[in-house]
Amino acid sequence: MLPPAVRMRDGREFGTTRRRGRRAGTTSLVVHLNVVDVTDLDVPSREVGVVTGKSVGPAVTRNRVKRRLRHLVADRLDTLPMGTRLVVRALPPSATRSFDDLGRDLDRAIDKATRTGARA
RNA sequence: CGAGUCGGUCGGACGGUCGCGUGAGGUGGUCCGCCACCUCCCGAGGAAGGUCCGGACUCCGAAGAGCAGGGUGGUGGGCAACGCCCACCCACGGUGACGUGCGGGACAGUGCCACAGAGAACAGACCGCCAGCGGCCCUGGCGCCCACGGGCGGCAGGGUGCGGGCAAGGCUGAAACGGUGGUGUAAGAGACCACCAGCGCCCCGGGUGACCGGGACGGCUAGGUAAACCCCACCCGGAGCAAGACCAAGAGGCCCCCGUCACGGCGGGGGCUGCGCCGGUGCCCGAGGACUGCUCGUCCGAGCCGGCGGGUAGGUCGCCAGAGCCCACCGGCAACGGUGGGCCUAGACAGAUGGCCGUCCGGGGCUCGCGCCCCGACAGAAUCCGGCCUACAGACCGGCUCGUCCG
RNA sequence: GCUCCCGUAGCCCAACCGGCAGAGGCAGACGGCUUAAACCCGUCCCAGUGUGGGUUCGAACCCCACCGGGAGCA
Repeated sequence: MLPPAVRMRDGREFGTTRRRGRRAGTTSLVVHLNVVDVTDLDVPSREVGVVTGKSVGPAVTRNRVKRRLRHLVADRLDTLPMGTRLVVRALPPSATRSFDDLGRDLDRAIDKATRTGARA
């Protein structure tokens, strides 16, 4: 699971990341990636949040998807630069995706968001 | 053995590895609020679900009275309480075990009962049945008269008319004011009689009671609907953990204390309250408000109403040991209660309880087989309990009933 | 946590207090008008009232339980 320090727990942080961040997605999920200037922060940090809406399914399904996504993001934390603000939003097809498929989707989405961000 | 019925239990197991949450202990750091790391304990359900009831708890005024409103509805018991549970009664269904039932009251009153039908709620009279009366018509036979064409009289039958008697039979309908047989009569009718069904009332016996069994008498018959209004009995104050309590901050307002002063103020401290602007209205003749709809009664009372704008991520507690769970014995048909012993069992707040792998278990598919592959029901705590209802792969245990065969 | 509303034809929506099992419009099909079409006119087609059960002689309507959709309050 995600260690407590990198959990995004502030509603406003979710809002700014989803508004300002680079967006990229697959059929099963969408990521919003925003890298803030490290010098603006008291302590260099990364924050990650996961959003699983009601369209994904009932509570059991939502929880399973959310837990899988948090595990997947935790494994990739080291590849993200300091100052990263990442929101992963699950879409309905994620309910039937396997763990490995979700991992590939996440990699592709993060990769796309990073490349468009670098170009801009 | 087959078919069925009722009740109960479980609802994947074990291990490895990487993680997360609460708590305990330890080490280190610290701005003393806490943070990081290590070890250990514990970490979703029988429905956690729907939110249909009942409570605990908290605040609202101490939790008032009457009305209104809502709920429940056989009897007795259980329970903190209930619309829940148990036992029994009654009705219906089933060969049976058993199941189902909002199961009080229709002589307190009101409403409704379409269509059809003669008639639908103090019954009614269409067809029909019956005798009587009056005239006319038709038919039959009898008597008399005759000019032989017929005419008159009275009788019987039929038709028609009038005022009556009757309600058996017919038809309609979900339902038509008892059923069958007989006596009786002009025809008939509970008008009367026997039996049956049903109603009321009384007596005896049984039961705490709903009610059951038996007997006597009466009047001869009473429609249905209250999940229509209603009546009766009993119960219900409202809101809900975003309840609510404490701590910190808070522009402005009010009050108190101290200092100073040119007596207008200014500065500091403390307490209560809690955003600003505009308009209307009220302030000893009282606006408005509380007791949650109304009235009474009681109380508060200097603000109240409308519009516009602004603000709305603080922390801690509440927050988990409880009408708790398990075992034994005793009482009780049972629900349940009592006594003794043992156990500690989630408390998050962008919200932990997980990801991956292996072995086994169960199910399915392929295969002669070894084996291989796939799948693991319904579903995720949010203040906490007791129920109800709904969803659910499969496995296990027990009671009972019916049928067949064997002994 | 709590409160309320809705569900009728492919779509929008009636049915008054329970009474022939259901009105109308759009859409669709056919015919007429037209050179052809639109408009217009006529005819037809389309429902068993979200699901299951109950009360009643009789239910879209009343009662109960579910299913689905929506709104509001703290």
